[in-house]
Amino acid sequence: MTIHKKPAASALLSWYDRHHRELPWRISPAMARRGVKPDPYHIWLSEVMLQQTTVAAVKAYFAKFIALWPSVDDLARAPAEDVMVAWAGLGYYARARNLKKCAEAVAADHGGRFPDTEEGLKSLPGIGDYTAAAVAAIAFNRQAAVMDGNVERVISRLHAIDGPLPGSKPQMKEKVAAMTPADRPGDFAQAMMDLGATICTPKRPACALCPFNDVCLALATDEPERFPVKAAKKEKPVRQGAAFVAVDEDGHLLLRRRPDSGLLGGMTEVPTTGWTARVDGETGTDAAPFAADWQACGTVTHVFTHFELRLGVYRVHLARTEAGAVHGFWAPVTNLDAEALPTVMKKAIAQAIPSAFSTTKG
DNA sequence: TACTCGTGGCC
DNA sequence: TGGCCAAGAGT
Repeated sequence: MTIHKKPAASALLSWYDRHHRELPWRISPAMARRGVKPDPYHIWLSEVMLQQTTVAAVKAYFAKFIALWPSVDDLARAPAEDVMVAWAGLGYYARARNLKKCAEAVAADHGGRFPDTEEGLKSLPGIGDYTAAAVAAIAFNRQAAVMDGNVERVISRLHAIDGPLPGSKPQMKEKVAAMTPADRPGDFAQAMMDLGATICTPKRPACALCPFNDVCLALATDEPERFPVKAAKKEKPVRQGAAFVAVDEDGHLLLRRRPDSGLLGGMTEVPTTGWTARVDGETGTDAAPFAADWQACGTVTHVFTHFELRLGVYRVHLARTEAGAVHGFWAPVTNLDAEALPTVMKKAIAQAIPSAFSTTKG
C-alpha cells in the first residue's frame, strides 16, 4: 500500500534539534528551552547582512557592528559615514544606507523597539518580504512564511515545481505557508535555510541525510539537481575605464566621494573616467583629475553583478601644489581603513601602490 | 516585470 | 578557471 505523505514540519524540527549550526546571532534550541530570547536588533542586523551574502562573509562584520553599536539606538545616533566605512567590503551598499535609515526610524518612531509583526517590519527601509518574515518568525515567534533562496530550492524539490523562477515564487510561498507550524516558526524557518545550505545544496545534494527524503518528489525523479528551474540569464557586458592614483609629497592620496545613489552609492573612490570610455594609448589620461605625468601601471578587473569592469590604472607622485585645485580630498595612504573604499577601489589602489593594504586586508 | 545593485568562495 | 551562487530590496 502506498500512502502519499506530505513533508512535515516536525520531521524538520527534529533534524534541526540535532544538526543546527551555531551562529553568533542565533539562539539554539537548547538555549531557547532555558528561556533565552533572541535580540531583535541582532536578528535584524544579521538578516540584512545576510541578504545575498554568505554566512562566512557576514560573521566578522556582524561582530564589528555589535561592538561599535550595541543597540539600535546607538546605530541610529552613529554618523552615516561611519556606518559606510564599517560596511565597506561587504557589498550592496544600499543595504548600509537603508540600515541606518531603518535604525533611525525604529529609534524615532518606535521607541527603540522593532515592530513585532511582518506588516510593521516591512514598512521599514531595507526590509522586504523575506526579512520581514524572518525577523517576525525568529525574533518574535510569529507564524510567518519565510522564503529565501535556500527555501526556494528545498520547496521546488519537495514538490518538483517545474515553473521557472522568479514566476513560480507565489506558488512556492503558498507551499511554505502551508508547512509553517504555529509552534517554533522561527526554528522552522532557520531549519529550512540550514537544510538548504548544508543538505539540499545546489550541486550534489546529500539526499541520504535529508529528513524529507521519503517524501521528496525531485528525489523520486532521480534528478533533484534539476530543481529549481530558473529563467535564462543575460550576458554580462564588459565596461572599461581608467583610474587615477595621485600621491602627494606627504603620502596623501586623492580621493572622492561618489553620489549617494546608484552603483557604490555614497562610497569613496579614486578619480576615474566614466566606465564606458575607451582606454587606448594616449587618450587614456584625457579625463584625469589634473594634467600630470601619469604612469600606466597595469589593469585591474572586477566583476559586478551585471557587468565586468576593466580599469586601466595610472599613478603619479607630485607636490600637492602641482595638482592645483582638485575635486575631492587628500587622505593618508597609511590610514585607508578609515575610508569607505569598496573592494574594486582597493584593487585599483593596490595596483598603483602595492604596499597600501599590506598590513591589513587586501 | 525586469533591471540594478558587490563580493568572495566554491568546484 | 570561470560560471554559479549566497538568509533580497528598491525601483
